[in-house]
Amino acid sequence: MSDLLANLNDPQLQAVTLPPQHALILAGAGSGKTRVLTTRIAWLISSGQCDPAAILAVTFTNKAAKEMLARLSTMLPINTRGMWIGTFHGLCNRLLRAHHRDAGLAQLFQILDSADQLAAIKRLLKTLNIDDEKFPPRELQHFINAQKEAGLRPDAVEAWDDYTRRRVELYREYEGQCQRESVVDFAELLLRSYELLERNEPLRRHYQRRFRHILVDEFQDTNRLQYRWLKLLAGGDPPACLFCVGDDDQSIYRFRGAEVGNMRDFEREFHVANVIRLEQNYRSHGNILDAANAIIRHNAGRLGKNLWTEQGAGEPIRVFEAFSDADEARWIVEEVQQLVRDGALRSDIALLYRSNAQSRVLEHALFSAGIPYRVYGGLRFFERQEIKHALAYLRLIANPDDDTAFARVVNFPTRGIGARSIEVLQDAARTYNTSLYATVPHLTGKPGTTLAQFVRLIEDLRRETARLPLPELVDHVLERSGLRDHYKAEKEGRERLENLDELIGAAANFVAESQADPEALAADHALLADFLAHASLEAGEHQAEQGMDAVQLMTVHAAKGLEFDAVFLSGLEEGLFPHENSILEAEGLEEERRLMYVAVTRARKRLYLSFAQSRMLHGQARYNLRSRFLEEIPEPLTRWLTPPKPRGNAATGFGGYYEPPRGAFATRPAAPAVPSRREEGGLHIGQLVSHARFGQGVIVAAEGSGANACVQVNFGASGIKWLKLAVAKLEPC
DNA sequence: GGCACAGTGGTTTTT
DNA sequence: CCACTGTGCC
Repeated sequence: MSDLLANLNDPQLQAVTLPPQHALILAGAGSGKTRVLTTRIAWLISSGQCDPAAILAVTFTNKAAKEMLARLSTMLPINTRGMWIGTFHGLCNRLLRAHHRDAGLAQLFQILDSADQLAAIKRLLKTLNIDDEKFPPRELQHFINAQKEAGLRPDAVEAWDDYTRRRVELYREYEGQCQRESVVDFAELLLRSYELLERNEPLRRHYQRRFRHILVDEFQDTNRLQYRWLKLLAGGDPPACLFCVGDDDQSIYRFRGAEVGNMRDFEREFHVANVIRLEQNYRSHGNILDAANAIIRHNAGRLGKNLWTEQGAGEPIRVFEAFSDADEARWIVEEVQQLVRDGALRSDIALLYRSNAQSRVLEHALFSAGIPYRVYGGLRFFERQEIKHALAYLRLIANPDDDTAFARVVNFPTRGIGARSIEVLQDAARTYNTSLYATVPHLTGKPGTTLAQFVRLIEDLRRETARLPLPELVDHVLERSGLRDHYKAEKEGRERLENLDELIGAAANFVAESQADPEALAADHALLADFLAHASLEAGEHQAEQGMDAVQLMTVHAAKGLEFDAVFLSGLEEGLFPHENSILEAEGLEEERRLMYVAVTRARKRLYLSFAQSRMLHGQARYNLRSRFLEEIPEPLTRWLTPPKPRGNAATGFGGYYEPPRGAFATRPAAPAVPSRREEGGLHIGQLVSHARFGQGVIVAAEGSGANACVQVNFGASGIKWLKLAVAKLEPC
C-alpha cells in the first residue's frame, strides 16, 4: 500500500487519501489527474475503507474508462469486472438492461447512435408527410436532444410559438416511434435511467446504498442531465461521497451541452470543503506553461489555477508568420524534417489546427515531401457503411421491430424491393401502428411477396444462429444475407470485405473480454444484444494506419488529453482561431481561449505557433489578422522566426533568461515505512478516526512504536497532519 | 438501380 | 474550392 502512495506530490496525496467527504479536484493539464483518480480508488479498496462493489467511477470516453481499469488492475489484485467503471452512457445502458421492465423497455432494446437517430428522424418526417425544408432533420435532432438533456419530456417543454409547438409535437411522435421500435438514443439512455431511479424508490435506495463513492472524471464536461444523475445517485441517506476531478480551463465542449458551471454548482450545493488544486505539471517546459497561464488569465470567472514545473524554462516558443497557408505548410514540413533529422520520432510530433478543413494544405505538403502522416478524425470502424449494414441484420435478429435497421437493409443487397414498396409498407405500418417488420404479413400483392421473402430471411437467420457462438453467428449472417457476395462483386469492395471479416474478429474479442459463458447466452441472443450495444456505444478507434511512424494531424479538440514532444499550432488568425462564429459572444470567445490553452499545453518540449497573411477559404483568398491569442503570450517567452511586425523587438534569444515560478512547496518528507495493515490499538492505514479539533480524518501513514508512535492523518479541509499517538486523542470511528 | 448533374453550404464531436 | 445531397434521367 505504501507503494500506492509513493511518489505522489502533496496535493495528489491529499486528494487520494481524503476522508469520505465530497471533493473537487481541480486538475491542471498534465498534473496527474488520471493517476489521482485511479489511486484514489485503489486506496479506498486496499485500505479496507470500502468494497469494490461500492465504487462507481464514471468517465466520458471508453478510452478513459479502459485506461482506468487497466491501471487499476496493475495496482490491485482484484477482479475489476464487477466494478461499475465506465462511461455515463455505458453505465446507463448497464442499468437499463438490468431493469428493462421497470424502465419500460424491451429486454433486447437497441441503441441508436447519432447517425441512426438522424435516419430515424428523417423517416419519421417522411411518414408524417412533413416538409423537411421547414423542419430540418438535423435541427430537429438537436432540439430533441437539447430537451432530453434539460430533462424535459414533450409534456414539460414550454412552447411559446407555433414553430416550437410543432417541434414539440414531432418530439412526441419521435418518442412514440422509438418506443414502438424498442430503440433508445444516447440522450435517452441518460434520461431514461435518471427517470427510472427517480421514480422507482426501492431501486433508487438500492443503488444509493450500494455506491458509497462516486468518482467523476472530466467533470467540466458534464451536461445538466449528467449532473442531475450524479446528484440523484449520490443523494441517498447517508449520501455517497462525490469525488469530482476536472479542469474548468479545459472545458471545450459547451457547444454540445457541457456546463462548466457544474463545477461551481457542485462546490456550492454540496458544500464541498475539499477543493484541491493539482498545479504541478509533469509534462511541459516552463516557457510553455507560462504561455498557457498567461493566455488563460484573460478569462473571467475561473476557479483559478496556475501551472508550474520543476523542469526548466526550456526553449522559447517559436513563432512564424507565413505569406500564405501553403507557405505556412511548407515551413512546417521543413521544421518537421529538421526535427526528424535531429532524431525526433515522427509520432512525437503533432500538427494541430482549429478546424478540419485546415488539414488539407498540411497533408498536401507532407505528401509532397514524402513524410508519413496520420490524420485523426475520419470514419471509425463501427460507423463504416458495410459494418452498419451487417449490424442492421444483426439488430433485426435481436429486435425485428427496429425499423431503422429494417429500412437500412430491406433492399441491401438489392432484392427488388423499391421505394414504392417501402412507401406502401410505411403507410400500412402507420395504419396498423406496428413496426415495418410486423406489418409485412398484412400486405398483399407483389410487394407483399417480396417483402415476405425478406422477413423469411430474417426469421431463418434467427433460427439458424440461435445456438451459434457470437463470431460464427456474425459470419453466418454475412454469408446468408448476401453482404459478402455483394462486396465480392464490387470493384472497390476489397477493403469492405476485410472490414466485414474484422467484424467477426471484433465479435470474438468482445466474447473474450466479456468473459461471459457464450453457450448460456447464445440461446436467446442476449450476448448478441450486448455486442450490438457495445458497437453503438463504442464506435471504435479512429481508424489507425498502424505500423509506420507517422506525424500526427488532428484538431485541437481531438488532441485533448494527448501530449507530444513537439507541437505545431497553425492558423493562428482572427476568424479562424478564435473562430469567427465565436467572436461575438464573450462565452464563445472564452471557450476559444480555453481551446488555445488546451492546444498549448499539449507540447512537452517545443511549441511552434504560426499564422498566414492570406489563406484560401471557401475558394476565396482571405486576409486575416493574426490571432489575439498570440498577443496574449508575453513576448519574452517567444522567439520570432520571421520579423514580428507590429509588436516591436524580436526575441531575446534562447532559454536561460527566464526562471519558472516555483511553488512554495517543500519536498514532502520521505514516506515512512508503513507498518503492516493492522496496527496496534486497532488503528490501521485507511482507518477513519476523529480528532477534537481537526474533525474526521483518515490515517495515511504510521511510524515509530510505543511511546514514539506517530500517525499521519488526512483531515481533508483541515489538512494532513502528523500526530503523536501518546499525545493526540484519536477516536476510531 | 445507378449514374450524372446541379445545388448547397462549409467550427469543434463523444456517447 | 470541395464534399456532400438530392433530383432526374436512362
